[in-house]
Amino acid sequence: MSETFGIAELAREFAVTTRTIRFYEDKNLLSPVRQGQRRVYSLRDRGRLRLIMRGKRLGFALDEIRQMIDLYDVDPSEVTQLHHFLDKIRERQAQLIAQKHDISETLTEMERIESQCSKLLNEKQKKQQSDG
Amino acid sequence: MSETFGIAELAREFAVTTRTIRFYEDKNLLSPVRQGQRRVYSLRDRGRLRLIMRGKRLGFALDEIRQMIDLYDVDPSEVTQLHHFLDKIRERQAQLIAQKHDISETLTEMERIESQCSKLLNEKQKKQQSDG
DNA sequence: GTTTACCTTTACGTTAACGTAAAGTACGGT
DNA sequence: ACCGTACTTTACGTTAACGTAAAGGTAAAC
Repeated sequence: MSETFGIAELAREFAVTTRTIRFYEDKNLLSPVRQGQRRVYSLRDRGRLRLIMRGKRLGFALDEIRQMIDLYDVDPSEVTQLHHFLDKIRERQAQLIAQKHDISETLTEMERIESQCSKLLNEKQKKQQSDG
Repeated sequence: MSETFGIAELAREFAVTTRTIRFYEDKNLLSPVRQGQRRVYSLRDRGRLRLIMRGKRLGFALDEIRQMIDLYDVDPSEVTQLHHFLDKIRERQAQLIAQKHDISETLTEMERIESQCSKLLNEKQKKQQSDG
């Protein structure tokens, strides 16, 4: 009796529309079971949707996201081109690490701006205090 | 005699088309000087383009990127709503930190896949060796 | 039995971020 | 005077990722 979900349920949980979830199915990112004509999502489907949303937050296209998710789902015992598979993984890893560096840079710069800015705010407040 | 750049020069350096650079000007992300009808880019313009590309790598929309770059260029002596400004910065920071977490998660999972995969590759090669 | 809630498919519409083609300008070299 | 190169504007085309509207099925609730 493993847990299942309706489409609206998932839509609420991940703050997207049902249209979006159906669209992902169209793009072969999800493949829920049917009960009659209705879609029924398993825990595994829900997990995939979580991965999709994470990929989107990182700025990947749905195409790339599918490729990444597929990396998770490959059965290694059936992987004929292990080398090629590993290359793909390492490519993704390199990209993610580069992205992390970009973020660190940006954060450093923003902290500089922030401290400079909050310093000014402090001075302003002190002045108001002495004026009051 | 501070250094300047032509549009094709920048296009080559950042691996984009001139169309793209003009498009960014349309969207008020760049505002180069003109010599006659030609665009001339300063070091500062080039720096902005670098920031734009970084923003794109992080998956931000041009709209958001402009907002972020504008944070860099605000003259703090003229900032009337310092609080609101600080809020915006901190919002961005939070978003970037969340993104960093997403990346770390993904990297962890990929390392698991990678090690599992390269283990299999090792076994395969050992077998080939003993068979040879 | 009909209203309500939740689901379905089909199909055209929209926005962002450019691509691409057309037609013209400016300038150094031969 | 002509060529090639690098630039310009104008404008229509394209792709991804959905939005939105139309028209309908199904099952529990009243």
